[in-house]
Amino acid sequence: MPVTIEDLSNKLGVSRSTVSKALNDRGDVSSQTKERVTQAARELGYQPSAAARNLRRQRTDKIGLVVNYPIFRVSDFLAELIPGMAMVAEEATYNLILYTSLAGNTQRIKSLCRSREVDGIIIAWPPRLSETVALSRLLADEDMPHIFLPRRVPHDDISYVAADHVQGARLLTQHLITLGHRRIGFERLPEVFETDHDRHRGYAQALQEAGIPYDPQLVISADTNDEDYGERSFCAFTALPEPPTAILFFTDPVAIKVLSLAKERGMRVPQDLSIAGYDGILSSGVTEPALTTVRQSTSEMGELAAESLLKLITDGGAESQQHILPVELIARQSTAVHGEGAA
Amino acid sequence: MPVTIEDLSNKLGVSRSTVSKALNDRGDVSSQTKERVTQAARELGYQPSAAARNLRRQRTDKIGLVVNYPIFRVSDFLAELIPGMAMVAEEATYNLILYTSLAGNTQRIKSLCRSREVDGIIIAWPPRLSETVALSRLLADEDMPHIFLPRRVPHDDISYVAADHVQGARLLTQHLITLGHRRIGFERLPEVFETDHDRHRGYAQALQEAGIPYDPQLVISADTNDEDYGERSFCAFTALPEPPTAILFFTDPVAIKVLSLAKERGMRVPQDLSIAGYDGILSSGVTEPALTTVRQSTSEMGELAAESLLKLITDGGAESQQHILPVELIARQSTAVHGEGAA
DNA sequence: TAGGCTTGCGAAATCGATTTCGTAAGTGTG
DNA sequence: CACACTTACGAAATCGATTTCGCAAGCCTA
Repeated sequence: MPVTIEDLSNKLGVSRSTVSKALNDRGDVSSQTKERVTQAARELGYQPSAAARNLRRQRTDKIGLVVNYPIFRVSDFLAELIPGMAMVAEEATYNLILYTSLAGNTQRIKSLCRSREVDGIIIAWPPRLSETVALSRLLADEDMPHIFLPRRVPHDDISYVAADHVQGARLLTQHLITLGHRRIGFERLPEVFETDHDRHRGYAQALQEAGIPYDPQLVISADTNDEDYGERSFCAFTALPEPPTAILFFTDPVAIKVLSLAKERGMRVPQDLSIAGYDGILSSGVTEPALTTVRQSTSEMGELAAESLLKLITDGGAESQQHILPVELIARQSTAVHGEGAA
Repeated sequence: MPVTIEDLSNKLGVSRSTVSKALNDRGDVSSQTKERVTQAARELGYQPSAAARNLRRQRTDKIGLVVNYPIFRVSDFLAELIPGMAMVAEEATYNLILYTSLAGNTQRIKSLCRSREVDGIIIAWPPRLSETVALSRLLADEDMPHIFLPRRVPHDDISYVAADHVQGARLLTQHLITLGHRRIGFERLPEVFETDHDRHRGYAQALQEAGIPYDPQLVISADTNDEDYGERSFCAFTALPEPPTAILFFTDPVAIKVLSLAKERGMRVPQDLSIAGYDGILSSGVTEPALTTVRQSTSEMGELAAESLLKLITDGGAESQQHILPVELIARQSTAVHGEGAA
C-alpha cells in the first residue's frame, strides 16, 4: 500500500490538515513545520492519491482528445498533432487522455462530461457542421470547455484551431499560374465543409487576380464512396474535352496515387501534367517527382489547440478561442511549366 | 452541478447503497427497485463521478503510455501503434493516458505509480538494457503492471512485445542471396541492443545457410552522433576496397536518404546497388524505386501490448507476457540482380 | 407457534485528500 | 493588566461513490 497523508501525519505527530497545507503551500503553517513535512514526504516517497485529490478538488488536470478511430488509424496528420498537444498539456501539469470510440456518439460524450474525468476536450475531425454546432451546444450545457480541430467553425462562440485554407489554395494556384498554366483542375471534397469552401475560394481568388476566367468544368467533386476515389477524380479530369494542364488534388495521398497512375498511362509528370497535393505529409517529399504541396504546421496546431483549451479551462467564462494558422507552399518537382521538365 | 448518487436516492426515496447496488448489479436488490433506479438514472442522466469511484475502488480503468517526447515527435511508428492500443483499451472500458515527459526520469515515474492515476503502464522505447531492467524492478516494487515495447528484454520475468528481428534480417538477406548477391553490407545500430543483436544474428544465419563466409568488413556500425548519419554509413560502405553490391540499412528513413544520395552520385539503384530498409513505413512505398523492406505489424503490436497489459492488470500475479510478432518481407524495386534493372 | 432462513434495504464506514473554521498560545498596545 | 490581534495548528466537514453488516419482514418447517 502506498503512503497516505495519514501515514505522514502520524509519523510527524501533526494533523492531516497541516500536512496538506504544508505540501500545497497554502494557509497557516510555520516555516519550520513546512520544512519537516516536506522532508518527511520526500523520505517516505509520499505522493497524493490522484483520485482523492480529484474528488476533493473537483478537477482532474486531464484533457481529453476525442477522435474517431478510423480517422485516427489512417491519419498521418493526427500523429503529428498529438505529441505537441501532450507536451503542452504536460508543461501545465495536465495530461492527455485518448478517446477513440465515442466520436459521433452524443450519449457517450455526455457521459464523459458528467463523469468529470477530464477538465476539457479537444475534438478532432468533428462531423458535419450542423452536428458540430449541436455538439458544441451540448458540451457548453455540460460546462465542458472544448475546442475543435482542424476545422474552422463559422460561429463566433465556438472555439477552434484550423489552417488558412483560403491562402493554401491561393498559393498553389498562383504558383501554377506563375508557371504559365491557365487550365488548372481543382478537386473538391464536398463533405469537408468549411475546409472545402475555403480552398475553393482561394482557388477562385487566385484565378480572378490573374484575370483567368473560372471554368466550372475544371472543378470536380470527388466521389468518395470508396477509399480509392483518386482514380475516379483523375479520370474525370482527363476525360474532359479540353483537359487541364495542372491539377490540385485535395490531399497528398490522392496526389501520390495519381502520380503513379499517370505514369502507368504514359503521361509524364510534370512535363505533360503538373500535379499538386495538400498537407505536406512525410511521403510527399520522397516521391519521384517530389510532390508540390502545402504544408500545415501540424505540430503547431496541436500545441495551439492544447494551449487554447487550457486557457478556456483556466479563465472560466473566457471568450472563445479561434485561431487560423498560416500555411506554407512547398514547391517541388511535380509542378513545372507545361511541356518542360522539372529542375 | 452534475447529478450525484445522493440526488438519485433522494428522488427515489431509497438509500444511496441501494442505488449503487442497483446500478452495479451487485448484491441484494429486488428487480422492481432495480428497474426504478435504472429508469430514474437514465432520466436524470446520472453518471457516477469518476474521481469518487476511483477513490473507492482503488483503480482508475486507465493505462499509461510512457514515451519520450523526441521519439514520439519523429516516429511514424508510434503513430501506428497508438490507435490500436487505445482501441483495445476502450473495448475493455479502459482509456489510454499519454506521458511524454517522464521517460528516463525515475523519480517522476515513481510519482506516477504512487499517485495511482493509472492501473498499468506501457513503456515505449525503453532506454538501455540495464536501465530497462532497473525500471522494471522499480515498477514491480510499486506493484505497477507494465510492459515494454517494441524491444525484447532478455529476462524471464519482464513483459514485452517485440517483432521477430532475427527473422526480419534473415528474410532480407535470403532475398538478396536469392538475387545472386554475395557481398551484402549490413548496417548496425549499436545502441539498440537486443534489436541490433537479433538482426545481426539473422543476417549471419542467412549467410551461413547459404555457405557465404561472414566478412566483418561488410558490417558497419552507424555513427549516430547527429541525425544525418545515413550519409556516413553509406560512404563507409562505398569506400570499402571491395564494396558490397547490396546494403541492408537499419531503418527506412536512412535507406530512403541513401536512395537519393546514390542517385546524386550517379549510381543506379538497383542496377549498380541494391538497397533495403527496415520497418515498412508509409514513405517506403512511394519512393522511386520503391524500397524493399521488412514490415512489422505495428498496429497489431499496439493491440497486443494493450491486451497483454490488461491481462497483467486483471490476473494480478500472472506470469510475464512475452510476445514476438512475425514480420513480413516486402520485396520491391530497390533490390534486384546485380547489373540488371528492376521488374 | 417458535425458531431459523431468505430477501430487501439502509446506516455507517471507508477510500484519501482539501478546506473551513474554531481555538489556544503568543504578541503588542493603551 | 485587559483587550485585541496575529500565528499555528487541529477537528471536522466534505467531495461522491462502494461495500460491509445489521435488521426487519416474510416465509417455511417441525
